[in-house]
Amino acid sequence: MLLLTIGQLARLSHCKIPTIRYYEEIAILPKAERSEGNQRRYHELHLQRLKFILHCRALGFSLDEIRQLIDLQVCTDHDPHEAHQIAEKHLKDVLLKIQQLQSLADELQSIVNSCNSDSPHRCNILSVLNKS
Amino acid sequence: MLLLTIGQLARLSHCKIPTIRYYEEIAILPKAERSEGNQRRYHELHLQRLKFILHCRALGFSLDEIRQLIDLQVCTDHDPHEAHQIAEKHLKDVLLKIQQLQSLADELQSIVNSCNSDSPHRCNILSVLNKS
DNA sequence: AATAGAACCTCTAGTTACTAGAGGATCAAG
DNA sequence: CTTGATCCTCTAGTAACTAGAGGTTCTATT
Repeated sequence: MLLLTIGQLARLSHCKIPTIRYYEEIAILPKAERSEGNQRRYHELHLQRLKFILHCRALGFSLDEIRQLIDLQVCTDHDPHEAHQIAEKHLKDVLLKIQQLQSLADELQSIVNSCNSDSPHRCNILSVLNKS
Repeated sequence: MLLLTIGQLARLSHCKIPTIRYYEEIAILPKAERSEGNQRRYHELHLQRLKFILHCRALGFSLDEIRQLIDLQVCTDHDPHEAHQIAEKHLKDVLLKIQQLQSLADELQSIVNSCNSDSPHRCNILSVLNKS
């Protein structure tokens, strides 16, 4: 079986080296074996796990949520739909965030517009922002 | 002229007390005067500035961007449209974020659906997440 | 076998925007 | 003059990393 150095793992996963070490430190990635000279050595399973983590991160899951999802993979004595619930709650959070950002964008747009429609020499964005 | 204690300022601005002290520490809020017993005393201008900050925060501006906006208020020897540019850039950022979150929500939705359409006893969210 | 340079190690501290808590001082009212 | 609310400073913690110092190991070439 082939072993990877941390640099190779980083290249294969597109994850930075300090981040890999950080994930090991917070125990979201299993500890690596060590070479005689104390350098980390990884195998396939680490790569898989790391890709899983990065994919979840890209989906906006927190490391804590990811930890829960991993627990569900490892232990089978869970409600089979617990992962489902986590994903659904996260989806709800995301949809809510989109709504908030949208109304925020609307307000920003009108602020920006308030300047365009004005004289070219005086920008009243600051005074608009000052109105609470 | 009436002076406010930090607690009164907090109530009027709906900002927590440690946050007010924090804003003073990072010099985004001018230093308060002090009572004989070394307690902070504020006036109207502080309240206005604090409301401005909170409004900008609610719009998603970073403290650094807010600092820039404040500089623009204080010094008049700036391009009059610098504030405009900051707001426009921020609007762009927000719109981009919305797009990203939307495609993320789409993927999450299909992940969640992949379970609903399945047998009620096996949830395959984890295996879906594992496919990078 | 020696050496050079790339890659690795640990540890500390910094980032953003706060929040929490300890331990002690001050203020206003009765 | 005492009580209790409010205030003070200081340290440390949160999330998810990132950067840098100072030193070691690995690998390839001579």
